[in-house]
Amino acid sequence: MDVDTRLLRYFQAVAEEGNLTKAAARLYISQPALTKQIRRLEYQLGAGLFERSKAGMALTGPGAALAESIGPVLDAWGRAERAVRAAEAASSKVLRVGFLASAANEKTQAITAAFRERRPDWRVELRQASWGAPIAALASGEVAAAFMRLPFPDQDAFHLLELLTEPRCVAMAANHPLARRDALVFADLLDEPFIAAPAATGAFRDHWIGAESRGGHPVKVGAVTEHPDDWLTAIANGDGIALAPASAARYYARPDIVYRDLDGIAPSTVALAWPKATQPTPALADFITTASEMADRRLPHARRSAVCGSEVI
Amino acid sequence: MDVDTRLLRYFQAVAEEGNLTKAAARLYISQPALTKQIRRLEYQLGAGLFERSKAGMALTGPGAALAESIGPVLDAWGRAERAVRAAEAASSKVLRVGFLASAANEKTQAITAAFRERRPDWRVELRQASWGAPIAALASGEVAAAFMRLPFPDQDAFHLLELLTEPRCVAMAANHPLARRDALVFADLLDEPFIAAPAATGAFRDHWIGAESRGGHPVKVGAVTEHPDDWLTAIANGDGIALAPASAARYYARPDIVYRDLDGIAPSTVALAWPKATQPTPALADFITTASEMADRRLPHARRSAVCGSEVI
DNA sequence: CACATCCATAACCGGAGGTTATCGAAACAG
DNA sequence: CTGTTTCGATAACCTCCGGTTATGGATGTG
Repeated sequence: MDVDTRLLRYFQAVAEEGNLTKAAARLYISQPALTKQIRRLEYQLGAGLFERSKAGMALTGPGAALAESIGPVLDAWGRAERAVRAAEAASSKVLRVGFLASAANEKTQAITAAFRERRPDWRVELRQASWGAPIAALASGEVAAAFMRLPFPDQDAFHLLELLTEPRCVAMAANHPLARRDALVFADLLDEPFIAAPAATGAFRDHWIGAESRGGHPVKVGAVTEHPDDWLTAIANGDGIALAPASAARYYARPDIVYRDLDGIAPSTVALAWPKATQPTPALADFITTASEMADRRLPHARRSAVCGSEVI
Repeated sequence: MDVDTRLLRYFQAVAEEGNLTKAAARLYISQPALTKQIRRLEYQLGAGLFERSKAGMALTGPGAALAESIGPVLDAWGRAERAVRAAEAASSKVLRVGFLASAANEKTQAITAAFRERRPDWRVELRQASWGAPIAALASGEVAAAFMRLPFPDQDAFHLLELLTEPRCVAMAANHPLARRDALVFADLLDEPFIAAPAATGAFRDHWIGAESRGGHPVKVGAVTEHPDDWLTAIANGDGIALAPASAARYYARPDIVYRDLDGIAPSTVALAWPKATQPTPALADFITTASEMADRRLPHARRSAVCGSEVI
């Protein structure tokens, strides 16, 4: 019998959530669609996979058997996909590098330039992505490596090379009351609504709402955004404020948004990430070496107070 | 990215055949459909998988990478499918046993009866299949075991328990000229057209056109059939003659078909087959034990001349 | 030069996979 | 006891995917 890996992912989601509705939400499809797919899978396999009840969906014997053996299938396909993409990149001499919207900056420039010098016959392709996407692109081998802000979900599955660390500041609408002050401490922001990343991004989202510095103080979420564009718009719109790396003040300067120095919050680190699952290709290895030569050895604390204020723009 | 295992099988077929048209034929789909699918796969993976030429399709670098890593994916899914089917069978206490059309007979009866006695709470489900299908059903775990005639394709992937061996005779239309003779030798049939199994059944097909006793003499194929019904119809219709196990004279007796003893051809063996890939379940193990207790120890050569003639019916 | 072979393209059709809207049954809060 | 919420199932609908047949264009081959 044939299956689509999509169907397997669907099943896995339902098995893990124990609940059709939640699983459907996680998969970004409607609940009826998922109902139909799961029933079809059951029909095709000739086995009841779930015990339906008001409480949700519980695995049956055959269901548990499938849940156990599904991992290897998806893993095998993941490896196959990465192998193809790596072979393709090698034969066309392209190194594809993803970057999380806000993680690219002067370092990226410098690294790619140095790599070009080392491998003149190769091309570097930079691919921007939304907050959540780079991990997917990394996992599927669509990009060989990615510039990421730490932490990010499923981080343990990747090798990390830390490149730079910079303080975080706060971004807000130009007409925000707090904008009148030159420097703030994080405690000032505890009750402000924040512009957040989607819940699916887990630790990444938490980091950028300052969860680790709130001491349990709940966060008000003013809006959820996927891309830098929406993010900037939401801030300018006054939907809420947001933490941002200091360099954002330069890279995302807008008249209706101001950036203010912030104390009482940990800095942000940019790292180059690449999958542990497969051996790096020679070209990627070169890129990593190049990157490690350009990495900061120590945090640039000295520049701290100068980078973030609006006067820098 | 998601794929259907069907697409992977398609790719595999093309890679092995090196030729779209042949691969399409082997997959029982039209050539344009296959063209479309392969192109789609290439598009989705963002890589050229084949080098097209007049001579056919040759694998590129990425194509070779995919070809290598596809096996594990299909294997993993095969294991998953078998695991589910086995769990389902266990929880509903059903032992599903396939049988190649002509391989069922008194032995089958006796074995299932004895098994029922050993496991009264279990049910045995017998599933008849066309010449080629039982292997597929076995491989996918749709049936836990199958009664087969040896040889059959991919036989090495299965454990075999030989149950009985019986001479082969010849079946032909009642009005066939050779039907007037009581006993024949295979050499008499060399120029007769034969009713054959599909080419895909490989060694099985060869065995039943007597390839091993022809000494290179080419075979005329009068018709190709999938099921016993078509087979009988084709014989009665005079499209050709066919080799048949002696017991066919009893199990497939019809007024318009006669069976004649045949010399100069090897006998046929019925065996119980089950996959090597997975550990037999306890119930299957019991079934195998039961079967081995009922297996013939020696060929029943003594009965040879009595079983085949039409007078037995 | 005619022909066979092999892949690509075009036009068409049914069904699979998704959507929104709605329902019925249980669990739960007041 | 009742109103509300939270499950999954069902219905009606639309789009596009995966197949079909028919045909074309390029390249070897007798």
